[in-house]
Amino acid sequence: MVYTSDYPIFSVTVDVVCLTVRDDRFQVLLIRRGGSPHKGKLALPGGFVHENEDLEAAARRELAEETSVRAPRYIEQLATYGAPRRDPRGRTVSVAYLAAAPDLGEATGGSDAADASWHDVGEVLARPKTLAFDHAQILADAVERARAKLEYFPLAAEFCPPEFTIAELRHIYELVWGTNLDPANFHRKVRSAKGFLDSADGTTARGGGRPARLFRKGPARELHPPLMRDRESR
Amino acid sequence: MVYTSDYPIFSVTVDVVCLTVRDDRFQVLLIRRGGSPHKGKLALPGGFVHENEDLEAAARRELAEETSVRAPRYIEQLATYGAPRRDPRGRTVSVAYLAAAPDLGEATGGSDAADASWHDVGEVLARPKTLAFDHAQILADAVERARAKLEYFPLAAEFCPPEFTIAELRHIYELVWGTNLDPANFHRKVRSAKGFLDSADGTTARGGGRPARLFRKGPARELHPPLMRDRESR
DNA sequence: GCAAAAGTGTTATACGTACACCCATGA
DNA sequence: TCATGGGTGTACGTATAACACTTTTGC
Repeated sequence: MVYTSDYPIFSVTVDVVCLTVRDDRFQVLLIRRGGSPHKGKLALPGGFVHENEDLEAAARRELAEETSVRAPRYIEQLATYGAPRRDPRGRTVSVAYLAAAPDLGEATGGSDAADASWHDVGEVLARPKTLAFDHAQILADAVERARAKLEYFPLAAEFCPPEFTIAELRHIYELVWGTNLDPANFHRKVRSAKGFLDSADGTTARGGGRPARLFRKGPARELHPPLMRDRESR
Repeated sequence: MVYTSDYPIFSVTVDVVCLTVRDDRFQVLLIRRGGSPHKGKLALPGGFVHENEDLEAAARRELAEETSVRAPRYIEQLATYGAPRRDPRGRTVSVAYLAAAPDLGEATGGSDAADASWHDVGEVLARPKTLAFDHAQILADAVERARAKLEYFPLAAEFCPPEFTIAELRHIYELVWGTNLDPANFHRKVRSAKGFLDSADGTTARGGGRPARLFRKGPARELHPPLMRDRESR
């Protein structure tokens, strides 16, 4: 590996924006930094990529090591952040991942005793200075990606338990988009999007009223027709 | 910069998928590799990121150095490729960019005498082994991104000269998507998408028939309503 | 005039929205 | 039987697709 010394040396890290819907709130998993720089600040879970380790594998490993989230249902590459001074310790390029998980209950730190916990996305975005490095920008990009992807990709089901009702799915959309949706029309839309939902047997009555049918995530990789956000209100 | 030696050392490169529509064909800008590895194979223009250089700046610089394309109209980050063995020389992570340019005529090599030329996208995708490294995968991802982005983002105008007719714009869609579109309905759709097109004065008659009005790219950052591909035919 | 391409009109159908209404349960 | 939420029906307005038709040029 002679040639690497002929070129600038980089460290490569991964950071994971792990989103969930918990307790009627759209939340993100953050750790409290124990070391310098930005000691004591909140940050996205993440860390250095190992030699011979794939980028996505590194993202999953770091998430598991630093938090109690062992296997998010969904993870995708978001973008790469490499501004020259983004890390005061040296030239570091970070590959950010977006993960979505169902409600996993209270978070605990991982094996390296990091302090991990869920935070309301809206509150963190409103106070970007509370996050270390450029993590507020990464979080903002991730949230926008998630909001957009709900429209044309069956991402909402990744926030739900394995079996869920259409009302629970609608709740995901409402919380992530910050809007209210007509239950009747939402019902028809998701059921007409081929492959979005598979019927599961049985019903459930969480919270009174007529029991709702249960569904599982279907095989579709995109939603036709898409469920569009209102553009008027933006 | 003591700490970088505590962690695996990476090289970081950028690769640029520069797409255009030229001579009634959807094409990509490739260089012929002059050195090892993959000597003589075709590859995406790209190279190592310099110290203190932003990633997008590096992409623009490498494109300009290796080809005659000095300033693509549009460039965006596509994705990052970092499989452990993607470069036999050592651990390298490549941040890929997607660029779109209007017809720039024949390509010539850049200052470092690389051999740059335009190639039909379909032909290159059909022979993925002709490309070095994992560049066939990067190209495939870029083409899919471009096709998808035509639907909801005013990307097609980036492939046109500063002033263009609606038929020329439609031709971009037809070549990139590989479909035929109804000229009448396309006309109304793009004109009704607020901010997609600004009227320019004057008309042109390239190729007989009634002269067409000229337009410039408008300020819109997204298309409402989107122009959707046919999902039936896929 | 004729061919060719630009651009407009027209109509049937599909789709989205709003909201009324019925259904199935627990209390 | 009432409250609650699940789920369906329906009507109306808007968007889309197909294609006929008019406009404006070159030859």
